Amino acid sequence: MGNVTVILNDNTTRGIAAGLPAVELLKDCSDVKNPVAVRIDNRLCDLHTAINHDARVEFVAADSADGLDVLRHSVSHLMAQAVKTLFPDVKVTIGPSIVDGFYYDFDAMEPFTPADLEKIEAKMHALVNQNLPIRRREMPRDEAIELFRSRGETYKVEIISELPASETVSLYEQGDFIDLCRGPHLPSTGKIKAFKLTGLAGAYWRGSEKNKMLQRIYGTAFPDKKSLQAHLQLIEEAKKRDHRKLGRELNLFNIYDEAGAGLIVYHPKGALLRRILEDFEVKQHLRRGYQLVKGPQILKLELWEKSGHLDNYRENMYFTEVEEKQYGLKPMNCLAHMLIYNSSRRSYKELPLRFFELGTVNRHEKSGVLHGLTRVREFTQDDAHILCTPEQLNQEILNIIEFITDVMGVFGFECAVELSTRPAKSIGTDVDWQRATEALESALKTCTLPYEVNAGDGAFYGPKIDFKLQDSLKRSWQCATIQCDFVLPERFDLSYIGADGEKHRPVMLHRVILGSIERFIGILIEHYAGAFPAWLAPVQAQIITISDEQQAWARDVHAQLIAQDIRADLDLRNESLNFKIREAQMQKIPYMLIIGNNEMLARGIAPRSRTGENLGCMPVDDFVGLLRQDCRSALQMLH
RNA sequence: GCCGGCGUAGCUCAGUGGUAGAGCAACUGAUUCGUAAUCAGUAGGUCGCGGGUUCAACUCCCAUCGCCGGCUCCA
Repeated sequence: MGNVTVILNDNTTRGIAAGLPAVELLKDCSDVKNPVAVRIDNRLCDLHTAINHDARVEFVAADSADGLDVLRHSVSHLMAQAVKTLFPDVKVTIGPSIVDGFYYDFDAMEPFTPADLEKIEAKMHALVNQNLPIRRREMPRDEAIELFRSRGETYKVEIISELPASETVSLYEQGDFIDLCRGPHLPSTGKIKAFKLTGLAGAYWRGSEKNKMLQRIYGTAFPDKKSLQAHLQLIEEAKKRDHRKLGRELNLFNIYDEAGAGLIVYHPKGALLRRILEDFEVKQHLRRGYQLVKGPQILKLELWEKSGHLDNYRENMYFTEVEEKQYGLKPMNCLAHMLIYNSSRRSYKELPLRFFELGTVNRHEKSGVLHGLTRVREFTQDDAHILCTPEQLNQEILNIIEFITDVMGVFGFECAVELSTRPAKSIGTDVDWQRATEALESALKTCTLPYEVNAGDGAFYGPKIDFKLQDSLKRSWQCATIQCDFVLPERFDLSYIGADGEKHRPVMLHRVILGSIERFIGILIEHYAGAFPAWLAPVQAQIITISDEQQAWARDVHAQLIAQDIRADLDLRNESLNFKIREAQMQKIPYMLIIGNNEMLARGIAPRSRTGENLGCMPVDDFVGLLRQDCRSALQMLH
């Protein structure tokens, strides 16, 4: 064999003998720490891959995105090996790396228990200590099928059988464990330094509820113990921000067994927070040319039939009967808006019409999906339907996108954008779907927002642009959405008279900004860890007296603040100053207004900010100015 | 809906078949305090609900409701 030339990470060039394993080049790449794989001409490969031709050879560090992927994938194999050793009858299926970790799905006669998890983890450590080499093998498809059939691994057989007959597949072998896998993997189990099994769950084979439920084990792995520890720490922090926990602690809301699952009961502070958010929304909508409307909670069945909900959304709806007439409890707000549009003859001069409703909807959600405020059976949408001419469509979509990014900016959220196309269960013609999808896509291109296409994920009546916001813990939530609809205007025979004196069909946009007020509040609680900015906080200032002497002045201050629309609470209890401060602090109230004899005599207050800063004695009006400025600055980008 | 786990005082949690416990909160009293918990006392539970096994069930079994972690679905 001759020589070949390679270019390494640092862009230097080497001449090597062809067939040399990449790992041999490592000594020339001291700048790469802890390599787990190698990229040969952009193909991710095992470290031992032989280099047979001129190539760019880059070593992949364990802490890079690709490196973590390889590492975690190898740990998922390690786990599968441990499981097969402990439970030989278990069948393996698939075990990929995922964001923050990995999982492996098993078909087990007996479900795993938390105690099994400890045993598996211990076995994994033992296998790491054995430092088993991980070897790649390739074989023809049919041979691989035979191999896995002989080992009783029917799921692997199923996967390979779907490949073309001519295909060669790769296997990875460590000790007596063999798995079908594309790779790459670490060179040996001893390279695994830090991992933890984190959870146990059921998961359907191939993600379909028609298939058998498998046992999934979740875990995570990192290049070293320190970063694993840091990650576990982060998860602990996230738990402290859990909106269900904070919701109770801050006395915002509760969910009562007696009332029903997935139904939110707002306590006074939660109801106030919600109203602040809703007032903000109404104001923003009125500024942007929307009109406030309101539809009923129940509408006759025939109307839901006409809209297509009965055929396409029935399993999510509740029904009731009144004087022998059937009614459907609304799961969406569009129907009443259709009626409002049709309430008079419309001229092109009126368009676009933008109907906005804080509409409370009820949807039957399967019991297993309910989750705090983020997945409920009754929620309120900041919903609007825009009816416009086809010519206005593009501009209207652009306006909405701007509206959404403005509002998200107020809360400090970044958004990722997805375009969702026609789903299997849907109504309308191909032409309409194409027009609608193109309208959304062209608007996205105009405003140069980066987006991904999510095929088949649209609403049953039209395609949509989804905005997934990212909270302070980098978790992604679906909130805002824009849906383009040619179908409902058709079904409800909406029309307007154009400049030509002829009847035309308007186009409709469905859209929400916050999405569900409930979900959005849940996200806000976690995003701010319960410490709401002053403009949102249900209690903006807690007045705290030091002793009984100052009660009269404290009441006076309270009255002054309330009169100026400041949300102030009064704490006159006979408790120590420290005690009262601690309590206000734990309630995460933005300002505490301390009143002792000094303040009383000076006819002032001494604000203490939530950050612990003592702002000193000042007149009440100075504080009002300071608080107003605080609120204004949070919202200034909208003015 | 499916898989697994869990339901004990308002909250956080002890309690492995033999008389239901702690801390915080609540209530009462004392204390009147200068920037993150003053002290003492009192009261509070048909152990989620319904069946069953047992001389005896918070504890074991079945069913049901709810919650938690996932899966499927989704604002």
